[in-house]
Amino acid sequence: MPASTQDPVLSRSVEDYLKAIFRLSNQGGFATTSDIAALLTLSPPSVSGMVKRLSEMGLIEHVPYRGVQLTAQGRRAALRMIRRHRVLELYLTRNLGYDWDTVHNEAERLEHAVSDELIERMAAAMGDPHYDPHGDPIPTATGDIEETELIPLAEAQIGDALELRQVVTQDPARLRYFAEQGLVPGVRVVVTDRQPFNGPTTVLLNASGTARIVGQELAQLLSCRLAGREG
Amino acid sequence: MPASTQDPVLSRSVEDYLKAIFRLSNQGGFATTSDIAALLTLSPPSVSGMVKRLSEMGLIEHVPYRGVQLTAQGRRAALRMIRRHRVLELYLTRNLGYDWDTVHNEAERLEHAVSDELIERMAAAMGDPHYDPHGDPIPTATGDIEETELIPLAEAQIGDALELRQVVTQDPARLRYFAEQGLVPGVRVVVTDRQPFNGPTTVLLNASGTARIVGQELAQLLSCRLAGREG
DNA sequence: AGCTCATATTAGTATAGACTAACGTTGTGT
DNA sequence: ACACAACGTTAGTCTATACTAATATGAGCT
Repeated sequence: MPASTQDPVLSRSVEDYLKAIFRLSNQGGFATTSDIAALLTLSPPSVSGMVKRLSEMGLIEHVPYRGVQLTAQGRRAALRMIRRHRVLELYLTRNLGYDWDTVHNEAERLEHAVSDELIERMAAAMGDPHYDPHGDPIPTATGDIEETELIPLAEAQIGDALELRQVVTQDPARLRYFAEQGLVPGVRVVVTDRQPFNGPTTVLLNASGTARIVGQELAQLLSCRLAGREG
Repeated sequence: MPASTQDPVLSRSVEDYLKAIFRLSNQGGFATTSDIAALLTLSPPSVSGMVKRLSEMGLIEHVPYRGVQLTAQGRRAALRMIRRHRVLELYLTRNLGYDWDTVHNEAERLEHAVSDELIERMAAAMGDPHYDPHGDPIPTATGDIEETELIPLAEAQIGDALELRQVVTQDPARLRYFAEQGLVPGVRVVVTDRQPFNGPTTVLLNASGTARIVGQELAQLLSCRLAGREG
């Protein structure tokens, strides 16, 4: 890759905006000003200002009063940050004794400071892993990311055989609770019961054969791959 | 330690200024505006401006037209940065395959982003080491730093038995050369010759018994502990 | 269709930290 | 003792990024 193709160095703020926009417009839609503001805890006018700059830099497309979407260049930059974040989370967890509920903040700061070289060294030292501690896929160095069809446990049906893939929260208390319950990425379960009116879901852990009752709120946070459906 | 005693969070720039001032006023003197400017590659007026802010923050004492010195608080902050830098250099060298000539820049960026917790985890993982890859002493978490009487190889006398302790440069080319020559911290040598008029110094490596001829410029960069003097 | 409210944008301001140009200070050499 | 070079500081400006207050837009309800 010639040096002239190199993306410019971006500021911390810009990197954070791009990550936020990626998350918010993931399903192909627009990220709105107020959603970005809420995610980054900034005022909407601050976001409007930055949106203007990002769009002048060619990192996003802005449709006034509608929202923004990443350009190819913006998406590349966002995926680079996500790779950094997830590689860091995994490295800190595996090699420096961090728990999956405390590692997020550390990675959040480091992702802006590490060099690409360090990230690649860390990834190589771990055998180029594909998932972070929360089960989120790690984008490749070339900017590709795995997209899997996942369903929240809360929407699975009784009889479904599932592999738990992602835990979609950064809240330390919830993460600790999931860990205690053995509800971590990679675990296989079968849905044995669901109470009506957004009631709890009961699953059987394949490994131990023990049952877990998961309330509606938490069951929304557990993204699963459907491995088999009864009937 | 009560939370009220906690030092405030400092900006990247402030941290860099404090490190620079520490280095320049190490022997108890003043750091001058232009020395700071040269070290950080900034203009002297920028330094004057920051000096004002740092002194209002209580981090330095400023004597106009003389220079600045760190206060106890400023010194604490500077030593914290130096600890971070050196722990990072050693960790990256030992655990992620960095060479001692490339590790400086990476540590320079990371030192502003890592948490105290991460530094202590890294230090613990390495068995709380006392020296970085260049032989520089690592300050303790409580802000103490070892001060040893060292002499440059260029000032040693013929017959002196020396332990090479520090390599005082960050220049990758020089560092690589020293490594090739086996002139790294911990090595023991005896001075066997010195040519006049700032000529080269010849040393015998104790381990291998081989000789090395070191020019005046490089001999200035090798700080040694005097282990024995002949006669 | 029109009104209203949520949301977005513009206008104007603040702060940190950098710069250049202009002005002070100091110490050294004659 | 004084002049001047070298160094330090002040004055004024710029950029990135945030803010609040004021204004514009558009979508849904009647």
